[in-house]
Amino acid sequence: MSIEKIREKILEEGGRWTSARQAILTVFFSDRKPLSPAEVRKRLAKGTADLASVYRTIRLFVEKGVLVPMVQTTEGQCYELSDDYREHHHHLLCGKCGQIQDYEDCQAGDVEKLIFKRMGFRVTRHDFQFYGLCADCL
Amino acid sequence: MSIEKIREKILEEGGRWTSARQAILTVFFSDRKPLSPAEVRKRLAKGTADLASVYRTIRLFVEKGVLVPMVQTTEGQCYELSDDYREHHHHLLCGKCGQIQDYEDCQAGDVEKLIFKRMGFRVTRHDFQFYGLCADCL
DNA sequence: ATATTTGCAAATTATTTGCATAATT
DNA sequence: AATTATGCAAATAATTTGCAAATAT
Repeated sequence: MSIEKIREKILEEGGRWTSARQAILTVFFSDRKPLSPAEVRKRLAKGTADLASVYRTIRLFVEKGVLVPMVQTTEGQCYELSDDYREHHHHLLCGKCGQIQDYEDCQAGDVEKLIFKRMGFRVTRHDFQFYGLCADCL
Repeated sequence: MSIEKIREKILEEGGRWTSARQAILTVFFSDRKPLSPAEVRKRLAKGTADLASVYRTIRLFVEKGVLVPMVQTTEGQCYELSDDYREHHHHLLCGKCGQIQDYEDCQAGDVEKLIFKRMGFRVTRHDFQFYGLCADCL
């Protein structure tokens, strides 16, 4: 379980492992899709954490490389687990039903080599969104 | 000049071509990078358009397919011209200096075919971000 | 002349911050 | 016991809306 790894990392760096942090992280591990702070809050049992704490906790996890900001044109800034804590993947966003699926096959390696050769830009991470219509909506 | 095309489209659909719309669109055509509403406003001569009108105008252009929302983790929601009005491209975001470059070579076609074959998802548009270090910052 | 768009102010919504209290080490 | 994190309320920022006045057709 990599929640344990994250806990250790936080502790090593002088942070504390609180029930709020545990609960918020658990939301991201169970509901594996991009979530906004408000959505995270909604998924927590009432009284678990104030919205301000959700914001602070998300910021902490982003700084620690646990979460990454993600786009979702419909509802503000969302976050999800970084590649260090789940399989690398891309997003398929259906323009009709709004559903977001993950797609785990990635051929970006060659493109990244090409980018370095042509532009001198060293890619360390990428983030692909594919928009269209899902199987159900086609 | 495709500003002219856009003007005609707006007029045909019963909209009006105002100096604010012309000015805002011109900003996107001159400064070809993702811009937030506030940044667009800053680039307009004072008195050209109220910030509320910038928001309304951007929304209109997004509905008409002229602009597309773009991510930029640093400063809120940004927009730029859609592929219909400029060359298709991807973004290279330097994590050190913050600069955003365009990269115009795209091999996504094959990947999109694969996505359809495997997932039944029909991709109509994609949006790729590459994060890393630019040539100057390496 | 008519319908649409704008500015301005006010209303919402999203996000951040200060500080006393509570919880973790 | 010392330090860090939390809740709550208040501050700030971002975005939207109503409506009368202005502008485009």
